[in-house]
Formats: sequence, structure tokens, C-alpha cells
Amino acid sequence: MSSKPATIKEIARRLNVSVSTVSRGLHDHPSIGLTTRQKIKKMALQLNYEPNQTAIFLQKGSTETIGVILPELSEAFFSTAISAIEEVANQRNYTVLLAQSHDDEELEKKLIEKMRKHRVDGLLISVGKNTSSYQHFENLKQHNIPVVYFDRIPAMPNIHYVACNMETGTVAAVSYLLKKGHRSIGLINGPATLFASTERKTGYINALTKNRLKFDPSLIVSCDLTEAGTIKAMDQLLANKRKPTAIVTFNDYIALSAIKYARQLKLKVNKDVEFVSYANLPLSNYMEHTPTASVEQFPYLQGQKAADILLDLLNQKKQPQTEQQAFYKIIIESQLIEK
Amino acid sequence: MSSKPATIKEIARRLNVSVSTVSRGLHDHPSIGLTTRQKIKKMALQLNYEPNQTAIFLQKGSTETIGVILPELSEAFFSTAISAIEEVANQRNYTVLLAQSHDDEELEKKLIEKMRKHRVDGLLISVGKNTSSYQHFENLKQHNIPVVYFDRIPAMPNIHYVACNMETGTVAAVSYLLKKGHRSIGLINGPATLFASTERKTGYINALTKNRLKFDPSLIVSCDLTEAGTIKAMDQLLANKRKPTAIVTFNDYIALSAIKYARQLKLKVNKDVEFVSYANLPLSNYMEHTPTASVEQFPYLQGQKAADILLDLLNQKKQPQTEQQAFYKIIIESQLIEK
DNA sequence: GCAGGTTACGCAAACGTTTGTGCATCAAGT
DNA sequence: ACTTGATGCACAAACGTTTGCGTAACCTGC
Repeated sequence: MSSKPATIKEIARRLNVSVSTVSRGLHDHPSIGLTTRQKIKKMALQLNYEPNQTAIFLQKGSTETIGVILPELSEAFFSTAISAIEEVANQRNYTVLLAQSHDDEELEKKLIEKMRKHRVDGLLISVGKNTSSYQHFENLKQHNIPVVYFDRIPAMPNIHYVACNMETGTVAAVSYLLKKGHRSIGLINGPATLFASTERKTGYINALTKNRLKFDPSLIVSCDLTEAGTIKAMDQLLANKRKPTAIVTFNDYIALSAIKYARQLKLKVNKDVEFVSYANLPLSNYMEHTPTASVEQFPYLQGQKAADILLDLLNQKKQPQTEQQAFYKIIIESQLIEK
Repeated sequence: MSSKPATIKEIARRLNVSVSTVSRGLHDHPSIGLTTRQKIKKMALQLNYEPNQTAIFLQKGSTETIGVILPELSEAFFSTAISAIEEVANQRNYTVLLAQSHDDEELEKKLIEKMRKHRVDGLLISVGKNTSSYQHFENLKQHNIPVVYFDRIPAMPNIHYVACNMETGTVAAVSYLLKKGHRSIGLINGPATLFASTERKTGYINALTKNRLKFDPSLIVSCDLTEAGTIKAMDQLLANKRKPTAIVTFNDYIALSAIKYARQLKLKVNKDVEFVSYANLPLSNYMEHTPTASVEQFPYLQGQKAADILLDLLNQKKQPQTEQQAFYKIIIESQLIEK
């Protein structure tokens, strides 16, 4: 019924002690006598006292809150990652402020502003695929708020990040296909702006040269990661003079679109053309035609590590020893999962 | 470089005016002269001033933040709903504090505590499927914090909620199957604790009686919404003396598991046994064997409405006119989508 | 019986805002 | 020239905490 929650002041008034005594009493400060301490706690319980976090935030100058900005929660990768982040944060008594950029650069900027206004202690960011300018990230540095990037990393120097090594994953994927006898392997890659695309390309080329095979640039096509884009990419690949007998796709969603399209073209999936992909989505459990292998990117682990690092950074900041200028660069090895 | 962000005080000091003047100046209060107002704004810009939200929260006694507690972000329904909620909140300058209960009742309780501590102005809740006691929800009432439930509603009186009418959806689904000639229709329902299960059951029975058909209770089986549970449910149904020629499943995930299992049993999907489901998940676009129809539950709309209602409630609270005791009960009509 | 040390608490400042009220200054109206 | 009313700003309280410092009262030992 009490419209206004009880405050420390109210407890102090009723007990005829000072507010500082109440505060210390509630925190078991040694300088408060046992009996008063008990009286205070009893009264606090009785009045249903809840410390006002906003007041504490103001006083302490920190909100015990971390912001998370990521592109799309509907992507399994991110919904898994956020679960890990929440878990870590909860354990260490932090709160998570979550927001989706929907791969929209303007929205991403606004969200960063908002996070700053909310005085989050730190940020976890996975960059939107359309983001081309990094100015809004740079600004964060000047505001002295720590950021750890994960999965989708901006091409900036001196940042903390955790990401998956897509290059070795791609080498594994391509080698897997080569071992199965394929000699013409297509790659439906993501937008060139993404670092992940570069890594895939490098891995692809490395796998070929490692096996002393010639690299045919026309077998790599870019895709904007939409379904329409995927179809266009497929058309390009299939029109190639050396029609690929296997295709590596940027991720499982692309793979599904590509497979769907291939079936429309009456191609036998994984016979006429074999598919290999990334992400290792669980939904492929339900499907008949799936990639025969997928590169696991360990979203849970990435989220966990990223959150751990950020919280560590925040703790260091509290105890300002020597100003550390090292940057965490965690690379998680991806792993090819054969179905 | 400035480690500590500039404050209103700093601006006041540099300009030799009082803090109140600065505050009012920044808010375009009419009692501040034009010239000083400009000076203030200029200095604010120059010092890169950012209002400290935590201080404002304390002062205003409200955080302009709403909490959202839902079971699982990895379920498409919820990730869509949260996008709508975010959208509405952003438009109205609110912030969203999101947390997943993972269908764990204890965690749900803790999260509610946490939200309270963070002084969220209101809450949006979708109840976990294992939640049996509603005490933690009742507590919220006493703390005078408005709650709007969505999709998964607790069986409590006097609450605000928005949900989908699963009964009529089920009637549509079953009628659809009847029209196609099926006379033995199974229902893999959810746990009896969920209101949504009751609705489905009622709808199922209604559709039959409306068509003057006898209701056979053994054709409804409960399922804990896991894959193992689904298989058990399927076994039950298929062992029935009146082996169903069509099955309505609690949602698309269950449908996919059931279909997978049916194929293992060498049953021809949608020929030997036809499937109809709920949710209308996009992933079925990629699949070969999907339910032939699915009941759309409009997650975006639900999230939107729920957020709208909550924000309206919060606004009403600010202008305490007549204490309104009406409760919003929004029922969205579901819609059967035939593939 | 008094210096010195504990013990247990109060005072007040501080965190960064917002806002009610008071108080000059100046122009206009009579 | 004297009241009146704006105009433009400052003072200070308030939001609910935490915390450094001051200071009574008490005990201990000589």
C-alpha cells in the first residue's frame, strides 16, 4: 500500500538515530553497536525498505550496468551470445542494458548516445553490417568508457575484442571439401566491409594454395546477406564456366536460402552441389537438406569472454594502479562440425 | 580526455552564474535572458556537457525505464516481440531493461527483484512455462509498480494483459482439417499450467462439437515442450486405436520435432498424417516438410500493444486524476495461415 | 584521578540535478 | 516621484545515499 518506498531517512527518524548510522548499520559497519544494528535491520524489514539504486548510482558515480548493442536478436548467434552475457553479468551483479541496431548505422549511433546518457559503465558491441564510419565508436574512447567488441569487429586500432578465427575455420571447410574430391568450390561471401568476409576469403585462398591448387577469383561472389542477394550470388556462381560442385556460404541462413534456390533449380543438394556453411545452427536438425558441415563459432563462449573482459576492465578501472594500455584480443578457434 | 564529464556546476562556475540559471537555461526556461541562455548553451557544447541521467532519475523519482522479462530470446516469438517493445519505448523516450527467465521460476523471481531495485517504472512480463506460484507478481502490486503481461498470462485477477485468442485460432485450425476430410485429429498440447493450453483444448473441442463430431479425449496429449516430450506425445497419439490422420501441435517447434520423428517412422508427412501448428515461423520457408497451416500469433503486434499500454499507464500515473481501476485486457485475434 | 585508547554514534558534505521562492533592477503608468 | 509589474537571476532545499571526520561516553591502566 505504501505508495512511496521507505527510505533510510524514515528508518533513522523512527529510531531516533542519524541516517549515517542507519546506512552503516545496514552495511554491517563495525563502528555500529550490535544492538542498534539489529534494531535498524528489524525496522528496515518492517518498513519493507529497499535501497534506492538511483541514489546509490549517483553517489558512487557508477551504475553497475553494461550496455550491449548488437544487430539482431532474431539471429540465433546473438540470442545465444546475449544469454551468456546476461549470465556473466548476473553473477557479478551487473545489469545488462540491451539494444538492437537492426544493422542500421544511424540507429546504432543513437543507441550509443542513449547508453552514454544512461551512464553505462561499459559497452559490449557487435557492429552492424552496414556500419561504415567508426566515429561514434571513437567518441566513446574520449568519454573514457570501455568497450569490448565481439564477433563483428570494427577495423580500428587499439580496441578490445573477442572474435572467432574465421580464417582457419574456412581453411578447414575448404580442405574438407577438397578431401571429398571437389575441385571447383564456390564461396558466397558477405559484404566486403565486414572483416569476417576478408577472413573467409583469405582462408579460402590459403586452403587452395596449401593444396597447390589455382585460385579462381570468379568463384568468390559477394552477397548482401539477404535472400535476394543470395539468389543473385547463386546465379553468378552457377553461370561460371567452371561450375562449382561445392559451395561455401557465409552463414547457415544464406546456406538455407541457397539450398532452397538450388532445389528450385532441380539441383540435387549435396550431390550435384554440396554445401558447407558457418554457424552450425540447431535448426538444421529439423531439416532434410542442410550443409554437410558447418563452422561452429561458439556464440556462448564469445559472449562469455567478452563480458568477462569488460567486467575485468571495469574492476581495474576502480583500482587505478598503473595505467594499463594493453588491449585484449581474444581469438577463439572455430571448429568445423561435420554432420 | 576529460576523465570526468562536465557538470552543470562547472558550467555555472565558468560563467559566474548560478547552477539554477544553467539548468533553466539549458531547458529554455523563459525566465532566463536570451544572451545568458546562449552563453550557457555555448559553454555546454564547448565542455561537451552531458546531463547526468542518474542524478535526474533521483531528482525526478522515475527512471524512464521499463523492464521486460520473458522466457527465451531464442524463440522467434519473443525476439520479434522485443523488437516491437524496443521500438515503442524508443519513440517515447523510454529505455528497456531486458532479461530472460529461461522458464526458470527462481530466476524469474530474482529478475523481478532486480528490476525493482533498478527502479524500473513499469514491467512487461511473459510468464515462464514452469512458473506455478504467482506470489512474486502479487508483490509487485504492493510496490505499486504497473505490470502488463503479454502472451503468457498468469491466472490472476485484476491484471493488465495482451494476448492472442488461441481458442478461435484453434477452432480455425481444426475446422480447416475437418474441411479437408480428416475425422481423427490429434492435439499435442502444452503443459496444463499454461492458459494457452486450456484455450487450445477448448477450441479443439468447440470445433468438433460445432461440426457435430464426438470428442475423443485420448486424442489430446500433453507435452512438456521438449523434443523428448514431443516424441512421447507422438508415440501416444500413434498408438491410439483411432490413429489420427492429422495432428495439431502446440507450436512450430513442436511441429518440426514431430515431423522429424514422423519421417523417422517412415510416415509420409502431410499425406499419412497432416500437420497444423501455431506461430507461423519464418524458418518453415526453408523447409520441405512443414505444417500445411499455422496459426499466426502476431508477436510484433502483441509487443507493441503491451508496451503502449504500459507507457499509457505510466503517463496516467504522473497526472493523478481519478484513480482508474479498469484493467486493460487486449485480445488479439489469431489468424490461420495456410501455406 | 587523569592521560590515552576504544567504542558508538552524529554532523555535514558530496554526488548532479530540478524547482519554489526571494530579490534586485528597470521600464512603464499615474 | 512613487507604485506596479515585469524581467532576469541567485539561494537553497530536495531527491536518497555514502563516508570522512569530529566527539561524546566509556573503559583501562598507571
